[in-house]
Amino acid sequence: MTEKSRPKTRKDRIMDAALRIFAEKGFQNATITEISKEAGVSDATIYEYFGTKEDLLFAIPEKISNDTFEASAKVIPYIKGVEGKIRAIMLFYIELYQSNPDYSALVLLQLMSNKRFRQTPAHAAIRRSSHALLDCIKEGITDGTFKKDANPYLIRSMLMGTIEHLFIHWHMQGRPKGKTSITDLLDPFIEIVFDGIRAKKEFPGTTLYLKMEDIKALGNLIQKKEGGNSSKDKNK
Amino acid sequence: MTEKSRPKTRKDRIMDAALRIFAEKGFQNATITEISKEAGVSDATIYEYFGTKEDLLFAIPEKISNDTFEASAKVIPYIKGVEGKIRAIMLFYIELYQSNPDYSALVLLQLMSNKRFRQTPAHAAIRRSSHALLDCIKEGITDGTFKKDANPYLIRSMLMGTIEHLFIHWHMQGRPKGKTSITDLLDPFIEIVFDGIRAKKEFPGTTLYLKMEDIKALGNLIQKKEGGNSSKDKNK
DNA sequence: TACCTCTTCATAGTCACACTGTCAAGAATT
DNA sequence: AATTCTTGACAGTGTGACTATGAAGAGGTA
Repeated sequence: MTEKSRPKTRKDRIMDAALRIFAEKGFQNATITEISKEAGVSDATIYEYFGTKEDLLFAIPEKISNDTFEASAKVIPYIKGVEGKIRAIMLFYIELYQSNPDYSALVLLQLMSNKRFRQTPAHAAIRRSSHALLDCIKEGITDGTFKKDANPYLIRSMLMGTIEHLFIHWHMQGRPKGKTSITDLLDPFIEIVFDGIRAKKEFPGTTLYLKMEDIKALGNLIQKKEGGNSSKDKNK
Repeated sequence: MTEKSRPKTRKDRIMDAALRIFAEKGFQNATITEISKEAGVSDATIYEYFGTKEDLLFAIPEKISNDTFEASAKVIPYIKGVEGKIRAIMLFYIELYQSNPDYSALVLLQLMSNKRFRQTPAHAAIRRSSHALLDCIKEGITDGTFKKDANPYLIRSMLMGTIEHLFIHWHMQGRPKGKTSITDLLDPFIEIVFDGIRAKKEFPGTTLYLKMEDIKALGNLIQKKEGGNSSKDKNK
């Protein structure tokens, strides 16, 4: 994050080419020769950077997963109220999926079901995000925002499963009719979930309508504040 | 369905073996030789029944998908009220996933993301089920059970996405703690969704607590009634 | 310029596995 | 006994992941 837009190394070019080709044709139907041609290097060069074709596949989502997790981990503690936090995490997810459709298709369709992928650093980042969401939900149950008997695992699956299902379907068979983006559905979606699990029905949720722009602005603010300080303490 | 438990043909044995091995090692890591050994036939015999290794993979879910769709299509029209219908469809899904974990893992993790699979009869059956659910939701919006401004695609993704997410997670990393089955989560889950989209809040849903046993009993009842009649007219 | 060393890449392989062709052995039919 | 039909063993072929080798270029020392 410190060095912005450094020149693309050969390694970067290979990963960019691989992402494009894997997303288009699927891992199995893509050949190394194809990728090496697209990247402008030879087959053997790829094997200097990546041990196997699968290692190349696994390397692709690592940076973007880590960056997203770090960005969200930096901002979330500054948001008050679990509803706001949960909403912010969902916004990060959606933003990630919408602005990197190739990455998302790769991760959701080809990597999540791969046993070996589950032992890579990229998957660890994804797990941390998922765990952060679960923690927020549990916090909401503890602090009385949500019903005492709500099942946090179920809630998490509702939140993530729905978004993933929407994304996968839209990715594979086009979005239905007049809809423009998943973001448009977020408000009614979250409202249904929160309505169903809120302890006090009349409570509207103070930060419910936080938008991605707000979160980005918050991120910049935090960045600046830390730039002035010694860069290590940011615990709440 | 007429001939019950006919002796296993070689073709059946090959598909059984393939299901086991594909589910265990994944499509790519399974070899034809392995499957032929498990099925007690030679490699070439497999190619007498299936054009390619992928054709074999696609053939596996066909029967079970069709059977499930037909069973649900037969029962649903007899259930009054969209909430009961939707609940029944969800019960069929869950029943399908829980009693055929190998099939489900194969379909959810390896087939749904395959472009060519989307042109097979098995996928057509899956699409019909999904469409039937969507129709129920739309009916609920039209007849005033659900809010006028509810988005039927969102609701469908909530219903199916959540269940699939739960199943995939439990399949891959074990179910959390004291939970026994997805069925246990169905009541609170459906309650949250319906609570969030019902037009009249006090309306409890007459058939809300229908169980899988009830549906099976209903199926048998219909079976018998039809057995007495000419077997071709059952339009509502 | 001549000589050495080190990095980077292209060529020409090897190997595993999906898939095919051939033919013999057995079962069923006549 | 003669004939088709079905099945499987075996020996291929072709593709594509992966590797071993050596050439081309960059940098250093006389």
